[in-house]
Amino acid sequence: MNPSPVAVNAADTNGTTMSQMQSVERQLREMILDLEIGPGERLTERWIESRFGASRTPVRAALLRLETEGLICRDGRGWTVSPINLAELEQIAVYREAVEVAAVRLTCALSDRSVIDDIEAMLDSCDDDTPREEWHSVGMDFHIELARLSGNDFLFRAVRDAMTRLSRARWLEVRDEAALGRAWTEHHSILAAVRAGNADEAARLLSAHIIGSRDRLVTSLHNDRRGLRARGFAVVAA
Amino acid sequence: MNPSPVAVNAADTNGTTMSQMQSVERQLREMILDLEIGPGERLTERWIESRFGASRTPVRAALLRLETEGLICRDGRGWTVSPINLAELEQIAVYREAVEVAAVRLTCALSDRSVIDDIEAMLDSCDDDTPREEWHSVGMDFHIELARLSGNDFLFRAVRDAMTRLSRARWLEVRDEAALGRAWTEHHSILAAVRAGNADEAARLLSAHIIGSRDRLVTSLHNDRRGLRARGFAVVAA
DNA sequence: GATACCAATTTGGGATACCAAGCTGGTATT
DNA sequence: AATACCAGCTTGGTATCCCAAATTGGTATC
Repeated sequence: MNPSPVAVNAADTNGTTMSQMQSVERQLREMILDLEIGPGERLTERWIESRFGASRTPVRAALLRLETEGLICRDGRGWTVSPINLAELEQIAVYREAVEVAAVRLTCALSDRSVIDDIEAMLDSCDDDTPREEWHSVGMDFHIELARLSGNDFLFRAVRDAMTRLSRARWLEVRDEAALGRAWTEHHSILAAVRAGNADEAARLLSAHIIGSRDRLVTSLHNDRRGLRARGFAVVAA
Repeated sequence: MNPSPVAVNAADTNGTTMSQMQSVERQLREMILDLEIGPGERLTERWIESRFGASRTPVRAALLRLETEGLICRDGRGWTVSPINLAELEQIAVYREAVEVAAVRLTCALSDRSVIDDIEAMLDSCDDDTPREEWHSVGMDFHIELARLSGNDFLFRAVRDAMTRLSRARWLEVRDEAALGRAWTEHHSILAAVRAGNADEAARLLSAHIIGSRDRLVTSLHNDRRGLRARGFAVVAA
């Protein structure tokens, strides 16, 4: 499969070298998150092998990693891209609420609030000309970066992993332009409260934002689950 | 290494069969949690291979899993049993507080409280004759089972994983008999509040318990870190 | 005695060969 | 026509082999 005796180091878009293991993991994750491989589709190790030109060792490492991220799951003897699970989405929102609120309270207690400017700039980089995919990704990063400011690695990773699990479902919802704008406004409100050091207000707004987003997301996916299934996406009811 | 053409299924203490992958993972995790391999010790894949009579494929799968659990970490090109990290212990406590309080609030809202009896029975199975290791393990399981009752899988797994990360440090503290009894009392108080459906009280008690435990643990390990290092355990300062 | 350098060994990353279990398609029997 | 059954193929699990890089230990040089 790799006739050259010289090890081939895969390269990402920035040109930095990485091991095959990391390369396969990253590429496969991207395909799953971008819905190039639909929820519910079967995966075989051999297919991934030939698709990415790697042997089974890095492929299996990538599969094990992605399994712990919840993006794929064992299906008897094989592998399946995790279905969109409405019950899971509801539970994740509760989990997010717990960890994000804890994180934002820590962040409000910080003395140095200049770092908040970076997040605000990120939000403001979106305007009417910005493609929706960008709005989507910035909306995710807002939550992740806000959690990072807490300084607590466990809260940060919890938020990041939760957003990873949510991102496919949110991607399906990108059609709703009004929801994107609404989230943008709420993000700004939350940030204002954080900047003011008002932890209770920030917590209240963030909590309402997360639960509100969940309700809209679950309703939207519930109503559209026929259409999603027609596109070949496995959707598990709540 | 395995001369028989018949696949050898490893068996746990209950006699249930499992793959080599699961077997190696379980046995290695147990050795690490029981401090049979000390924090900071180097691990080589070849050593694990010969130690458990498995080949490298299941060994590498186990290592990847244990890495995501935080029990081992990459050390340049090799593997190391994660050191006891005081800063990490402090952060985990904050994380635990967030998720456990959220979980116990959900549990308080449950209509069926009979399941609480099972947890109470677990606590009461410890008496003066019970070995300290058992107290230690019951104390961990209390938090895990309480989180399970919430019905939220993400909160549950978060608590379980946090307790796994904490368990080696808590094990070092088992010497302190007073702390074990104190925890037992506090666990009972929390359970009483849950049984009464008093979410605010349960949350308050649980929060105080977690933070109090953290402070005692960190103080204890900080004072004893010389002794721990003398025993060959890597301890990273806060 | 300290240091720079080189060879041998070790080690993790990757590739491949093999196996058993399970699935698939077809066939034979009723 | 329906069903039981079997051969062959697919696939994940495991073992083993190879390689490049890094570590190590010793040696020669200053």
